[in-house]
Amino acid sequence: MKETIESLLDHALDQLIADGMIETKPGLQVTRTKDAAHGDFTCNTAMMLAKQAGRAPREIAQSIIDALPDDASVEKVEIAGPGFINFFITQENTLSIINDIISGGERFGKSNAAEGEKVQIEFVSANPTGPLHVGHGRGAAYGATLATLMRAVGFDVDCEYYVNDAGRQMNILAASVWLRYLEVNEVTLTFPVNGYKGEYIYDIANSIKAQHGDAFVFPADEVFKDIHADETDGGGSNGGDKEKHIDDLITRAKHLLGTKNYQQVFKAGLDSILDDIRQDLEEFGVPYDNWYSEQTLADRGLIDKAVEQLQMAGHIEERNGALWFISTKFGDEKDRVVIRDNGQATYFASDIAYHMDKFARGYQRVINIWGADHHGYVARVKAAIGALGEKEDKLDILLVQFANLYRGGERVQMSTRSGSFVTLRELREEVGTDAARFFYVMRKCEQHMDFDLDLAKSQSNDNPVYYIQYAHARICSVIGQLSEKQLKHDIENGSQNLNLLTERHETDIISKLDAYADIVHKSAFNAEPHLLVHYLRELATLLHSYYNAHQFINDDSNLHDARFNLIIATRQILHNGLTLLGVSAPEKM
RNA sequence: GUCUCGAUAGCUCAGCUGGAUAGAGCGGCCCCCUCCUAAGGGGCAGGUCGGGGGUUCGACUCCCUCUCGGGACACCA
Repeated sequence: MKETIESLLDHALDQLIADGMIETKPGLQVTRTKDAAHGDFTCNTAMMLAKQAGRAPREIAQSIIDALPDDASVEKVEIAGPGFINFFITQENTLSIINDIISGGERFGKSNAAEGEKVQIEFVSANPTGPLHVGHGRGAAYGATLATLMRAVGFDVDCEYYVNDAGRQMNILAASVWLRYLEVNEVTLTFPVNGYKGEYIYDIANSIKAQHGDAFVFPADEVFKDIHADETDGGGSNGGDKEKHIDDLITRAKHLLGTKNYQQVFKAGLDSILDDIRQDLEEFGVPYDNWYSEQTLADRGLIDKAVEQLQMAGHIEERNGALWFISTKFGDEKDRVVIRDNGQATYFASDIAYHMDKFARGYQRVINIWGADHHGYVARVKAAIGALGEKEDKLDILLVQFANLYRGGERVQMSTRSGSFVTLRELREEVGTDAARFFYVMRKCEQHMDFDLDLAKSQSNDNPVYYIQYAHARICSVIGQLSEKQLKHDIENGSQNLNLLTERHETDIISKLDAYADIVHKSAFNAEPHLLVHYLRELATLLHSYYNAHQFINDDSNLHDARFNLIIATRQILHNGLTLLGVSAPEKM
């Protein structure tokens, strides 16, 4: 309908140009009105033209209206306020949305607006050093919802998890597992400050013991001989360096265990945690198309290749024995090391290789969803993309702000290493997947979010997701009443009598239903799932209000059938919308 | 210090590329189940949209500036 009005206006403006009244057309802004007294759609073009035409806005508005072609769906057009042109749509045309929704079913609201553009969304990608915590949950929910929304408007979306299975953190994990394994085998030791301390490390250690017995056991004095002191050693401020301490332990582990056995421990840790993460995400309704291993980048020589490619393009310089990418040429604030003086590639180098490979795989658009703490990383990655000859705007980096957790009014501190955190799994088990998914996407992603655990965990009606689900269940219940009371609903007769839906509650719902497809489109293209959340909340409010004000089951069979058509359409939209959010639409509550 | 996100009702937040009297939820107060699920509905109270400039017919929205918060600024991963 909006398109129709835009095209009518476009014709009218062409006419005004032909008449010499104006010279250029401004961008058309046709919007849905907030107030029914202003009609169904409004346009501010006359006011925007006032200056160039040198005439009063209302006068221009009249000229535009005079030039508008006739259209059967437009009931009347009015000038209002300072010069708004308000369009009133015929009732027949407005009501057709109900039939459209019923016949469209689950497909209603979907489109092919994006024409199958190939997109990759990479999200979560947490280091596999421990279970996902509630902070990761936001990225997971947001990424999965965005993927679903984008698919709904015709993008060809792949979801990817980048597995950081190489590097120092993973070695720290391996060392942590090994040390816990020693403890499990009755070796007494002081666990390093910098090690991973979560309970799950013991689980992994125990499974290694079950499989390999004491094959990897060494006495404590052999393990800790000549190792740098840990931070807490020596007491007080005379402690050692916790970084050197853990690095020494890693070296010692590799030495004592030998490459093969060390790899076994390493792999046991990685596999166990990665399996856990996979399962966790799957249960959260967050499916991935691809799990991309960082290690394979090095194995396939892609890191060297990326550095080489930058070198050939003249973007690499050697300084103090290290290789630097001159990222300042591409808008970064300082240059970045890609190969350290010890010959090791930096994490950034593998990131460059990774992004190079993303484009090599044919994605027309790449979306990275990162935690806000990676903000400083955006400029350098974009610089690398530019240096490799790709268009920087093909890469969108969306920063998801942290969710601050509150429990009993107190801010909860999270740390993977100290082991004191709330896992995503715990959250899911306590509040349910529906509430968790919904909560996470309620706010736009760049907004800080206060996640009140007590509130989310409470099964009370404070949880907004129930409100929307309840609207859906209520409609289902009413429909269930039909068979219980031996009543019928004739859809065909209902659609003949939609003009009986004249109550304010009814017209409000109808115009809200009419806005659904727009909301889906906007949510997807702007990457703002919260728009859909708010929409569904508003629709549910209208439904509940309608329910309290009017009886759907009615003695007047024409009105009865028409009302059932309306609530069936409403149920369909609630169902479709909740599904896009990854939230269930229960028939009973 | 630089970059970045934010500041809207007591609290948590919407406000669509500037548009007509700024909206929800929670909390507070008052009403509504002999009636399709009260996990609901109706009403009242509550706002200098952080401060100050500017652009515009018109600013919560755009620009500048200041104040106050979150976060980021490694040859770490």
